[in-house]
Amino acid sequence: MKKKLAKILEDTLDLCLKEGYLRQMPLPEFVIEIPNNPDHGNFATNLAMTLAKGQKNSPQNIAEIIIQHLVDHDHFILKAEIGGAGFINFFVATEQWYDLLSQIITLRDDYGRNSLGKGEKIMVEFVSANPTGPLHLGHGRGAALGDSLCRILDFSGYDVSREFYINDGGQQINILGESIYSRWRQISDPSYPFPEDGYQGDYIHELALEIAKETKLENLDIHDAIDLLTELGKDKMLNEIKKDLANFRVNFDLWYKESDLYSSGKIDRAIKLIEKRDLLFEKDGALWIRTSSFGDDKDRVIRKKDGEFTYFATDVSYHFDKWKRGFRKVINIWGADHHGYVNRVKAALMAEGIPDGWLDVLLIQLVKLWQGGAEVKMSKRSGRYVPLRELVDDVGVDAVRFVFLSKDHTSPLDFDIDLVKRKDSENPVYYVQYAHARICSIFRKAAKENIQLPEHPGSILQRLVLDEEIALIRKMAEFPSLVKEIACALEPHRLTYYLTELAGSFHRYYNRHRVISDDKNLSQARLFLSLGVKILIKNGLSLLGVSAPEKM
RNA sequence: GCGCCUGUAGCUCAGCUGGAUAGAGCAGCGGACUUCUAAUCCGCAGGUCGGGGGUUCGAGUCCCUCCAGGCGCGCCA
Repeated sequence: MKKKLAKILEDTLDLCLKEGYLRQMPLPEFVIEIPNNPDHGNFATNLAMTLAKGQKNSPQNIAEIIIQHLVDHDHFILKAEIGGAGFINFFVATEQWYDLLSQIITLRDDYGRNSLGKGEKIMVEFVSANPTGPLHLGHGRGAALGDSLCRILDFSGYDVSREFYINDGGQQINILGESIYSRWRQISDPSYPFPEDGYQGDYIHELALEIAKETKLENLDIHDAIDLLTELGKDKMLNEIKKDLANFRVNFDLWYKESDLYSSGKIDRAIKLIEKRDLLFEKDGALWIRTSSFGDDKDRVIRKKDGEFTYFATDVSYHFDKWKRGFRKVINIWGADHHGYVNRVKAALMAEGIPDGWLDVLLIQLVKLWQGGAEVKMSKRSGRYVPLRELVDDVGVDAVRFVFLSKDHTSPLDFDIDLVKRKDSENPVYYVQYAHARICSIFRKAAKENIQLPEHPGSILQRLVLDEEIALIRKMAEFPSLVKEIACALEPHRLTYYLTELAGSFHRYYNRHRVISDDKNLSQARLFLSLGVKILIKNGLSLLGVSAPEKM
């Protein structure tokens, strides 16, 4: 609908310039927005204000001229008024709202779908947790954000890939093996030493017990035992992670192993390319990449004195591989503690000749945990943290996802376990889901009373005359442009607020008016209205990966 | 010391990328179920948008500066 209005305004400007109602000037940018205050119409534009300077005339006079010459062949606009500061407020003809509701009912699950992405290949890499321990809440926040983003990008016409990068090499993995080994030895000898930087969590002990049951460790010498435990532990941890994510409704298209980068020679290839571009140098026996030429604070080591590649080297070649695979855009979701790393990876990619802006890194801020009114300090070292699985088992996938997604990822999230564990109105997800369940209940009642709906609403909708009814349709009309904005800005949290508002409007309406009454046509009209809300809530929740229950 | 993020109602957070009188939920107080689901609704109260400058028709939003909190500044991964 915004588009229609934009067209009308453009045509009007053309006319005014051609006929000399306005002086010639470069056309300024203007916006069409949906005012908060219903008195200000369905749409408003700042057009007259932006023209004022160039026209050497007051916004009010210009607005007057525009309103008088509106090019509106379809009678889209019911009325146009001049607002306080020079805004032009438009009231849309009621028929337009009925048409929109009909459209929603025809399109169903596809209402709001758009072609912003034009089928471009885009990748979102997220979670990418080390297979050295179970997923915790921070991973959960990343999983919810990444997955929801993928759903929205897919809905917006992108060809989306979800990818999980497995850090299955390096020191941390060896420590995992050593930790398990030590716990296994401690079964028979409690005084056996535990590695200083070993993983403390109980799961290590459980892994040791499990593996000991399946495998004869006694026959192996210490090195072989640790090697074996490293392999088995890593695989088992990864399986746990996969299980947790599937349970959280997150499924990846590709699980990419760091170790494959070595075996496939991709690291060498990526480094050669940088060398060709003359951006490598040796110093102190190590190999460096000149990232400082591309906005990094300093140059970075890519191969250590001992001949081993750094983690940075594998990451650079991994991203180079993403580029080679033809993704037009890549989004990474990282914990905020990695922010120091962003610039150097971007710089290295530019050193590979990849354009600036190809990689977008979203940093998720910390999840702070509260329980019993006090902060629960988390640390990997002490093994004290709340596993994602525990929370999901307690309150369900829907509530956890919704809470994670209801805040902008740039702000730290305070997560009160007591609060979210309560399965009452405290939890905003129920508010939205309840609206959906309520509407389903209305339809059950309608079926019982044998009220049937024609396939297309047609003129029945003209029975919707209440302000609240039109306001509900207006709210539904916002959805498509909201989806686009979210896809551009990568901000799914806005959807949770939209859904809460929509549900709220419906709850209020429901409490004040009966959908089903003796008046058959009115009942049908209101059932169509409710159907529209139901479609919107279901579509919106599915973009968040949250279910829309028929009963609660 | 340098860099990134944050600071909005008692608490947790929105604020549509610069627009009109800054909004929700929770907590507090007072109301609404013989009705399609009360996990709901209605009303009251609650604010120097961290402080100070600047940019312009117009700033919670952009710039500068200061203050406070979080995170990061490895030839670790």
